[in-house]
Amino acid sequence: MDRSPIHRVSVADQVAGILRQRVLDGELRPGSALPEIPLAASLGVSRNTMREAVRILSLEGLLKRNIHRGVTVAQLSMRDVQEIYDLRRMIEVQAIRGAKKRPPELMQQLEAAVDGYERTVRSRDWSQAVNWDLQFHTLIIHLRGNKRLENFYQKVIGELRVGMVLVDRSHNDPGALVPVHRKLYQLLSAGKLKQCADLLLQHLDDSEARLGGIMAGEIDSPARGKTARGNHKAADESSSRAAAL
Amino acid sequence: MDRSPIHRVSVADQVAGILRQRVLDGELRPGSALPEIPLAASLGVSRNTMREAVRILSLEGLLKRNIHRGVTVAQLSMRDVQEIYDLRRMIEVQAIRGAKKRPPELMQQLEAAVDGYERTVRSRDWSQAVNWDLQFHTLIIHLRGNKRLENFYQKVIGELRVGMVLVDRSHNDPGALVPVHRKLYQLLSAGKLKQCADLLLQHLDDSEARLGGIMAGEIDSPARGKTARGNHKAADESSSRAAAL
DNA sequence: ATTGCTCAATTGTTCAACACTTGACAAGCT
DNA sequence: AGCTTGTCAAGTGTTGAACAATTGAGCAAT
Repeated sequence: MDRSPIHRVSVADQVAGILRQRVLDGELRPGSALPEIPLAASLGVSRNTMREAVRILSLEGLLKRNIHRGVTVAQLSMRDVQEIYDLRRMIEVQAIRGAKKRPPELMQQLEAAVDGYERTVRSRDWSQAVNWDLQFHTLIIHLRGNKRLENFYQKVIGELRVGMVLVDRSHNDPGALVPVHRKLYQLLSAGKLKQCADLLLQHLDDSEARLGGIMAGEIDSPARGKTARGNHKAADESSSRAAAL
Repeated sequence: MDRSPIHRVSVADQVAGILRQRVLDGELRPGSALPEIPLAASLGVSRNTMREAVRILSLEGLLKRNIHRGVTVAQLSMRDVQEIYDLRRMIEVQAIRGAKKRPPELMQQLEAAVDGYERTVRSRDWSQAVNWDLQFHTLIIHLRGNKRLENFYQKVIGELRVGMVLVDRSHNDPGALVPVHRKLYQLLSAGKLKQCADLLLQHLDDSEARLGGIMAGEIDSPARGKTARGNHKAADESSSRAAAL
């Protein structure tokens, strides 16, 4: 089934990867339960293997484990969002400020991320646009060249993404952020680190404020014109996962 | 020392805690193997539970998992040390710089950490001195009030500690660092954040340089022969675990 | 010396069983 | 009714045993 170079990956890790994808894609909504027996059966693995996979994701912060009560997809509180943006400000801004060396290859990827972001926004592919958005910010972290920091950042971004699955794209305007990204790239490329860091800080504050507002309003009000509020089973359409982070 | 209201902790977590303690205490040396069957037997738990515990620690970075080859205690390279100190600089200095609010209770604990450090150094209890040292730095992180950051920092410090188990106390002079800690506390307490941050930066550079030197010199230690396994000579000379980090 | 093989040891994975919690529902009480 | 108590099903926590897959090392053959 798997055509990797060498299969040297344990099944548990693969299962964790599948679940991670589902959670990040919003297929599994925050708060929804993951019963291990049916899940294991549906993926064709044993219960122990599923438990290992769940353990991985819960340590990553994507799932929350309640002893004897099962696991659920993590749910972010407003406080969590604040914490995460506090971290993003600290990590990203520091990465910019310390970017005395800017490897050409990395800068190329950054530009590609900006282009990709603009392209997908234009074609209204919001889901992919979010990916490019996050890719841009992730590449900024790479400037520091610290693998542990990159892992941590990925984890934090993952948490943020899980919590934001419920955001409806009609609430915000990802397109407005394209110029910001491009400006960030230009400033960085020109070595104007201070200005770049300042703009980034502002950008993050802006994002946090917007998301905070959305969360406060979205608490339990589909007040907007939800076409048909009828049976919303799981894993519905992709209309509800595109916020600019 | 953690007597929670109710013991509601899974066995796997407890086992992970025991192993973590052993690794951090240097009872299990970097590079040493942890065969799961004997380990599980020695702690009186099943193999599956032991696997869960090992999974936890390997995700924390304390153990390294080689597929089909077992797990070993993580071993730090020089590059790893550089990464870790890069992170410490970034995290600790930022915590100081942003410490506009300094809760009295926290400052009290910081002072206690300095005092404890001095006291244990005086009584040549090097192992405990390292604990106070790390406690001091950990409390600095608390200034930021970000739980995710605290967890990450703990993890990083844990890694550092594992790698430094082999350092012999004769190589350095923990006592010399007492005044530095006290000065840091005083500057912080007086709100002289900039000076405090600068001193901290210098302190960390100093620590890294010293540890780097030790590692470089310690590399060609008498390479012991093959694996005389089945016999864990645990908890041997405690003289080899006291470096000021 | 190199190659190929066997073989023991260890890990990866599965399965089945049991103990323990939890939540819900029904029975019994004031 | 309102409340407690008992029972029960469902799900998780843990165990123990089994088998498959992989590795490393010793040994035979070239």
